[in-house]
Formats: sequence, structure tokens, C-alpha cells
Amino acid sequence: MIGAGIKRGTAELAILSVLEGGALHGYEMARRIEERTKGSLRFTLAALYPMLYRMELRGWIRGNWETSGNGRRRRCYRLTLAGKKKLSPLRKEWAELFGALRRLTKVSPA
Amino acid sequence: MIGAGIKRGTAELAILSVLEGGALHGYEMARRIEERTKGSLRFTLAALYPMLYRMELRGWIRGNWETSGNGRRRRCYRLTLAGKKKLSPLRKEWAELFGALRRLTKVSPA
DNA sequence: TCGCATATATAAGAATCCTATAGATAAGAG
DNA sequence: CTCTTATCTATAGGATTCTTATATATGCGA
Repeated sequence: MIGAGIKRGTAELAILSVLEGGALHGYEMARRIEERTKGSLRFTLAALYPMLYRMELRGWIRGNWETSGNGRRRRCYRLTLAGKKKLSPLRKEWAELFGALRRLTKVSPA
Repeated sequence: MIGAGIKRGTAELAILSVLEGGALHGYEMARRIEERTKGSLRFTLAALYPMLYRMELRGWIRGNWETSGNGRRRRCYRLTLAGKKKLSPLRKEWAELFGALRRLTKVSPA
């Protein structure tokens, strides 16, 4: 799995990305992220929940309590318009970082 | 330029990478990193110096004071053996992160 | 001599991750 | 029926790594 120091800042992109496919609650987001990245990227719930609150405060996602068929209480989040708009430049910024690191690390041969 | 939240953890890789080409002092490292990434990745000296101390404590780089021809006092760092060994898995970890984010973000069409 | 590039250093604060801990309900095993 | 496991949310305390602001000092060109 990818270490904590390196993956800083990825949670935001990860959450916005998995929410693109529809509304999800925190627990399920964690599973999707791990599944889609084949276990490379994994977040503890204790990291995800505060991040979800922050992102809701910023207006990128909106959560509402839902009671599923089993009677389970969950907070389901969906992308807001602002969240959708945020996704594109965020992807671009990450792409730019990848390019920058590739240039930086490629120069000297191993 | 790439924002602060996203580039967390890149300083380590950046420093090790620029030092692969030979010994450098902090001020020059900052310039090389900015130059090689065409301005995408930029570090303030206030971020670099503490990072250099930490990396020296971890044994990845070693610095010694040198007095250049102008009489300028600089601390020049070079990679240690441990630092060279660290570089390869660190690159791999970043590559894995790139792959993970690509999978995560690619799934849903824009 | 004034300002700019060079060069290092520290302090205070913000953001995001971690582990540990807590509580609650549903479903399946024995 | 009870015990364990999976589901689900939540907070506290700590570590790391960025930020801006500030301090200090030298060499060089205008």
C-alpha cells in the first residue's frame, strides 16, 4: 500500500471521483476507493469522515441522512455543482504534478 | 503552480532526485527543482531547509560546509548510500500512486 | 549607497494524514 | 439464543509537511 506521507491530498480527489458515479456514504466510499485502486490507495474511516465534513463546508458535496431498507442510518453524500466544477481543475493539477515529477526524476539515469 | 495540499511529500523525492546529479546546496536545489519542472513545482527555502535537516538525520543525505570562491558560506549536501537506495522504492511508490489515481479518476467519463 | 541576488535559519500556523477509542445495529454461526 | 463479525458513524491526540513572516549576512551592479 502507498504510504501516508506520499498520498497526502489524494483523499479529496478520490472522494470527488467515486462520487461522480452517484451518491455514497463514507463506509462505502472507503471500499470503492480501495477496490478501484486494487488496494494501492486505502483510507481509514477516521481520515475520511473529517474530510467529508470539510468538503461539505466548502460546498463540494452535500450529505443527508438516509435510512436504508435494513433500518441502517447512513449519511449519503452527493456531488454539488461546485464539486463537479472542482473536479476538472483538480485532475489537471494532479496531471501537472505527475508531469513535473516525471521530468524531475527522469533526468538522471538510474 | 501546483498547490500546497497536492504536492505534499514531493519535496523528499525532488531533493533526492536533484542530488542524483551531484552535490548541491539548498538555495541551488530550489532553483533546479523549479527549473526542471518548468515552474510547476516550487519550494520556499523555509520548507526546504527543515526538510534537509530531517533527511540528514535519516541518513539519506550528508551536508558539509563549504566556502566557495567568493567567500560564501554554503552547506552542500550529497546523497549517501542509503539515500541512493531510498530513491528507487520511492519512485516506485509514486508510480503506484499515479496508477491508482488514474484508475480512480478514469472510470467515470467526464 | 541602495537594492537585488545569494544564502541560511527559525517561528507560528494550517492542513491532512495516522492510531486509538467509542458507540450502535444487523446478520450469520454455533 | 448468544457470540462474533460486518456495517456505520464519530472524536481525540499526535505526527508530518507545507505555508507566511521574519531575521541575518555577503557580494555585486547602478
